[in-house]
Amino acid sequence: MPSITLPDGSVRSYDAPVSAFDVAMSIGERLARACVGCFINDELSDLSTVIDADCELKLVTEKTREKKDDPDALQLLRHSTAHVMAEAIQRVIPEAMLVYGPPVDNGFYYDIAFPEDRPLKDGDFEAIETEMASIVKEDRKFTRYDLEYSEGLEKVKSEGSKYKLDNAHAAHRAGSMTLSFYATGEPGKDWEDLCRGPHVPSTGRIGAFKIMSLASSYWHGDENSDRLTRVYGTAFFNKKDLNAHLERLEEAKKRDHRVLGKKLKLFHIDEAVGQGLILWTPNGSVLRKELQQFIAAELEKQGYHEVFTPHIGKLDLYRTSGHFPYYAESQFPPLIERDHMVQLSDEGCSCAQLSNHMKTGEIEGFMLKPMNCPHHIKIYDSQPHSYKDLPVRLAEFGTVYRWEQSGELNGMTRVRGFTQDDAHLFCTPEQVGHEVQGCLSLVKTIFNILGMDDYRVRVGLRDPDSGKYTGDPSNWDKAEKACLEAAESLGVPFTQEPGEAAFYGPKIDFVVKDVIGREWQLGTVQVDYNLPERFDLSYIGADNEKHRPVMIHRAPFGSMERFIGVLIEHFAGAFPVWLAPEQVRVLPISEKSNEYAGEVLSALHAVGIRATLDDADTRVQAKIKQGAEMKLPYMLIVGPRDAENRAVSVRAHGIQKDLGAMPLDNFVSAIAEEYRTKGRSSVKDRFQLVSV
RNA sequence: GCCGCUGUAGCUCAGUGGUAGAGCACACCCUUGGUAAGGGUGAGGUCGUGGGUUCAAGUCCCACUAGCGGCUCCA
Repeated sequence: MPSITLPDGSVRSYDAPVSAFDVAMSIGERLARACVGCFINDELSDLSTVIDADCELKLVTEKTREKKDDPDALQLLRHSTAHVMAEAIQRVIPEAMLVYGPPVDNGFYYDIAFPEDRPLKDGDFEAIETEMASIVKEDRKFTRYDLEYSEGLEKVKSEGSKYKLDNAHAAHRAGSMTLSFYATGEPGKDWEDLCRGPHVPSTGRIGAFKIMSLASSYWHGDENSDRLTRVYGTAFFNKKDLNAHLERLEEAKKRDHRVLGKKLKLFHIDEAVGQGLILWTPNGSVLRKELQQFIAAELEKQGYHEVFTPHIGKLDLYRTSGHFPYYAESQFPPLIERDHMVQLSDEGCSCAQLSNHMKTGEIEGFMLKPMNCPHHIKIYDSQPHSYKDLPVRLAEFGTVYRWEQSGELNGMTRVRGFTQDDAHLFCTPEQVGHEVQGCLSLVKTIFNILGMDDYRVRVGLRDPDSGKYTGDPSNWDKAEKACLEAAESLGVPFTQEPGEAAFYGPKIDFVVKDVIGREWQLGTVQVDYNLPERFDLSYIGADNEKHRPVMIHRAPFGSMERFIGVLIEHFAGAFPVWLAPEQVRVLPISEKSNEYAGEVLSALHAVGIRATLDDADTRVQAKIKQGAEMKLPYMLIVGPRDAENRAVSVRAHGIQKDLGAMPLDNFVSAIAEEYRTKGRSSVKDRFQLVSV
């Protein structure tokens, strides 16, 4: 006789075991029909689950009471759709072996092993979707049944899929004494799958679905294991929601920094130059220069000294730092001295021998620098330091080169040559906490100015079970404590992630999402006890003894390339005035107004505004459209009326209507102010007050 | 690096074995205009590269190269 507690605290008692659906029916038929699943004691379950003991029950309906999408309901729906898709795929390609098909953000996927002679092609989508539609139309019930483990295992074995057998073993290892199966319809008659569930009540609940794309994956995520085909799809309760989702994807595509980079002429990647190597066009260069000037000014305030170092360094430098040969895979191959090269070639040295010689140090050469630290360390070490000098803060917009895997390259966000807004701080152990805090506040300042508040902070700590870390455990304790305290003082949520530390020290990373939901690490602050050791760095303490300084690596933007890539998407290409490559465009209505337009342009140039003149022989409507497409902050329409009043008619980005006319001098001073204050005052504000 | 998809004019794309196309951008002409595309004419292509099949290849096959979506990786 179960007593069931509902979310509102009310308790319902039943004489006999009841299903969650029965409970819903006893509350109301309409509710029951809207239900797709339930939580029984906080565990997401089938609506058909029979309840025979006291519990808390929360029903899951298609939409929440506020008519919003219910994430739990969508998860049930999508997992169920994954089953329907798998059945449809096996109808089309019967030899397809299913592996694993979970719901994910925005949809679901199913990893499937296809026979080599019959891979899945995107041309198959239509046929599969047709099969899916018919399964949905049949409105078959998802029917669960549980078998005792050994019995279930026999059943899975008899089906002959090593993948499903593996899933069964995994379930057992996780402590499950039974195996659950779901039939899409009637067990023994209809299609079924080993599955933990839960599912929506029946296939008819799937209102709208679409197979999105094919990708590949590895079994167990192991690149040496079987290659699987991952079929991505999505599903919603109705067509309208699906269409809205597809439209959102289209919108996101328009914000993609690779698309906008081309349209707004911000950067170019050229096959002839090389993969992952960014060519900054004039527009993009303006953007980058503004950011660099901004950050350089902030650094000066914080007592940093700017330095410049070359793009290459001797191999031996990186042997000392430990970066070579341990990270040889992710570096550009070394440059070997000419005479050496000739000699080796005459000796008939093989590539493997050459590589060994370089590792052992028998051959000297240079490396494109994969990071700036060794160079900065050598600057620190070029003279003796007193504890009174510390901290020493060396900053450089340093360009580094890393051999990223070709498949990982992505627009500006994953490249092979990039410029870090790098700095290295050398300080006493006591100063670590304070310095880390200074770094974090700098990052926060920058993010605030740019209005980037949608990021997360990750504190990477040691994995207590791993021995890969170097350095004194007591120093680690201190550094981790300092990082956590610093993160706390930031006043934004952060996560602690054991095992995410670098081998030489803990770190704090800033992670932001791009328009399609991928996360990118931007700024980073890392505490390092290792390199000072390796390079035998020291300072003289108050006790007149040598002491080991601690190093802090920090790059608040991460790299100019990745940061600007993310920034393009953040602003959707509509940059604030201080960053906009073209801040103002002057649009004369006809040739008759060209002369006055020229005056306006000169007035803007005189105060350092990046302004251009569109004196093309087209109508002003066309000029406005073009300017709007370039997402210009301001367009000034000037015609005879404006010339007469020495005014400009203002159009601001994001405001459909024109703002009307404003005296030229007022506009000039207002936009100069908007530029200078990085948007804290704007033409738009001023416009309300002063107009003609 | 691996799997799949894609590569045609500056850009976005159509063209599936038989003379290379459209829109936008560009040039010239007409138009001199008041808030998201005025009209006309023209120029622009070794169809990513290299091989192969074929009487004939942008189209089919192979290799390479680059981009995209994932996987793996990211000091």
